[in-house]
Amino acid sequence: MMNDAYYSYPPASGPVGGALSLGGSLLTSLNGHSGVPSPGKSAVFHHPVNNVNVNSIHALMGQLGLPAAAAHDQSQQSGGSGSLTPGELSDGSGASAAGTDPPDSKVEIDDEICPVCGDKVSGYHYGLLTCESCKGFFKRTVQNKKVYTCVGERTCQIDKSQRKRCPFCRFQKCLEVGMKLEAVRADRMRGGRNKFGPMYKRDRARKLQQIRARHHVHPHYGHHSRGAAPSSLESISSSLMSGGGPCDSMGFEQAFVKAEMIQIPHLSSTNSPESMQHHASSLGESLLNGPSRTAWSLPYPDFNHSDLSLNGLGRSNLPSNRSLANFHPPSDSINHSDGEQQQQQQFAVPGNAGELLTSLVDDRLWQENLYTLLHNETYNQCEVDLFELLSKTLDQCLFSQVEWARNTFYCKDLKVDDQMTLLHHSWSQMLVLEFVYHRLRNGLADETTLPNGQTFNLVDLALLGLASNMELLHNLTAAFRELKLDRIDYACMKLMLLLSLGAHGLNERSHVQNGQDRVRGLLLEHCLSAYPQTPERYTQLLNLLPEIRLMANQGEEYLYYKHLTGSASTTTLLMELLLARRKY
DNA sequence: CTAGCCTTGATC
DNA sequence: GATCAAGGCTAG
Ligand SMILES: [Zn+2]
Ligand SMILES: [Zn+2]
Repeated sequence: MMNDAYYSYPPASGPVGGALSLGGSLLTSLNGHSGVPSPGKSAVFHHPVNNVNVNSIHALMGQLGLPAAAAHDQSQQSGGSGSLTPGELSDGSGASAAGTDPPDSKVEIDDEICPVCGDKVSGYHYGLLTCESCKGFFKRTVQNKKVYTCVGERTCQIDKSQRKRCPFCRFQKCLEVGMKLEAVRADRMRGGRNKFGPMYKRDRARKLQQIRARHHVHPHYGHHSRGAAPSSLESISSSLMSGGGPCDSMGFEQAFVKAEMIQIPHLSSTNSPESMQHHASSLGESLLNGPSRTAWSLPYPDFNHSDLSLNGLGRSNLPSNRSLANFHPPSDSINHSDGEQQQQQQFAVPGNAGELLTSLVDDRLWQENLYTLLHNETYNQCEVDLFELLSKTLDQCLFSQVEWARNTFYCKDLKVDDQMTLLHHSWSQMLVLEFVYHRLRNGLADETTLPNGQTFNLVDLALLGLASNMELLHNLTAAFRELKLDRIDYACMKLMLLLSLGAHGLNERSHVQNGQDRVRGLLLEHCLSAYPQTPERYTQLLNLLPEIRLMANQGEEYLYYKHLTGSASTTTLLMELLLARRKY
C-alpha cells in the first residue's frame, strides 16, 4: 500500500494562512505595487505570486527585505560539476555495477547536477533529482520540523561549498526547486514506492529520449550541449533575467507576509472564496495609497533595451540562465515580429494611437516572457499538470493585462472600481484577442516542447483551454488574416473590448462611452488611411468582436467549471476573476 | 548537523 | 529477483 500521510511542515501554522489571503489581487494590481520604486522597469507580465504551492514558496516568503539586485545567476556554475570521467560516474546511485547498456545514455542521466547545491545527483529524491546531501537535509528538516533563521537577507547563495552555511536559505531553495514535502513520510515507513514513482519513471524515459534526439542531431556536441549556448541567445536571456530579479515578486509578500518566516505557504489560502471578500473594503483603501506609478513612458519599443525587465516570473531568481538559453520561441517567429515592427513604422499613426501602441508590450518581449514563464515552471520538474500550467500562464497574462489597463488611454482616468468593473467584464475577451493576435502576427506556435520534455499546447491559450472551440478560433484567425490585422487594430480592438458599456455597475459610464467612441474613431481613421483600398475594413473588424466575445464566454465558462472541480487552484487573478463574474 | 553509506520493501 | 527511493545510522 501506498502511504499518503505526510508531515504538516509549518510546525505551528502561524498567521500566515490568514494574512496571506490573496483576495483582491486585481485590486492590488490596479493600485500598483507598493514598495521600492523601480525606475526604468516596466511591469511587463507582472505576476507577483503565481504559484502558491510547495513548488514556489519563494514567492511567499523570503524576499521581504530584499534590498537590491541579488545576482543569483552565477551560483550554479561553481558546483564541481564539469569534469566527470565515465568511470567515476557509474557509482552514482550505489548499486549498479553490471547493467551497462549504451554507456553514453547512462552517463547522461547521472550527469545531472543538484538543482539546490550543484553537487552530483544521486537519484530522485522527494520529487526530483538531487544530491545525497540535499536529500538528507530535506528529510531532516521536514521530519524534525526544523525552523531555521537566516542571519542575512534570505538570499544566501547555495552551492556545494556553502550549503552548510545557511540552512534557511538551503531549505528555501529546496522548496523553490520543487522538492516535495509530501514525499517525506510521517510514519517513517521505509522502502517501497510512493506516488511519485511513476513520475520518476516517465521523467527518466523523457530524459533518455531527449538525449537520444540530441545525440542524433549533434553527435559531436555530446551531452554538454546544454551548457553551451549561442552567445546571442545567452545575451538575450541574461538581459531578460537581469531585470527581473529583485522586484519581480514584491508587493504581495511585502504586504502580507511579515512577521514570522514560515517556510511553507498554506495551500488553501489562495483559493478559499472567503479570501476574496475584503475586496470592496481594501479596494477603496489602497486606492488612496496607490500612486499609480506609470512605469512605462517608453518611447518606442526598443529591442535592445536591457531595462525592459522581466517581471513576475515565479522563480526568476533561480539561476536558470544557462538552461533558459535553450528554451526560446522559435527564431522565425522573432524575425516575423521584427518584420511586423518595421511595417508598423510606416503607418501614419493617428492621434492617440501612438500612445496606445507604446503601452502594449513589445511583441518579441511578450513571447520571451511567455517562454520564460513556461521554462521557469517546468525546467526542473519531472512532470507538471498541463492544465495548471495553462492556468498559470493565463494568470500571468492577466497580471500584465491589468498593468496595461490601469495605465492605458482612458482607462487610467477612471476610478479603480470602474477599472475593476471593466476588467471583470472583458478580461477573457482581451485574452482571446491577445492570443489570436500573437498567433497571427507574432508567430506564436501552436505547441512547444517544454524543457522537461512535455508538450504544451500553446493554442490552448487562445482557446482558454476549451479545445472544442478550435473551429471558432480558426474562423476568427482566418478572418483576421484576411483583414491583415495589424498592431494598431489590435490595440484599438483590445481597448474597445475593455471600454465596454456592457460592463454593469459603472459609475462613469459617460467617460467609458467617450473612450469607446474615441477608440472607434482612431480605428476608423487608421483603417481609412492605412487600407484605403478596403473601405469595409473597419466594419469587418467590428463584426469580429462578437466572435471574440463568444469564444471568451465559452472559454470562461469552461475555466470556471475546471476550477470548480479543483483542477488549478494556484492562480490568483484568474481565480478571482472567474469567481467575480458569477456574483453578478 | 552533515553527508556518505546502509537497510527496506512496493513495484515491475 | 532487480530496482531504487525512502528511512536509518554514525563518523566527523
Ligand atoms: Zn544538493
Ligand atoms: Zn540565508
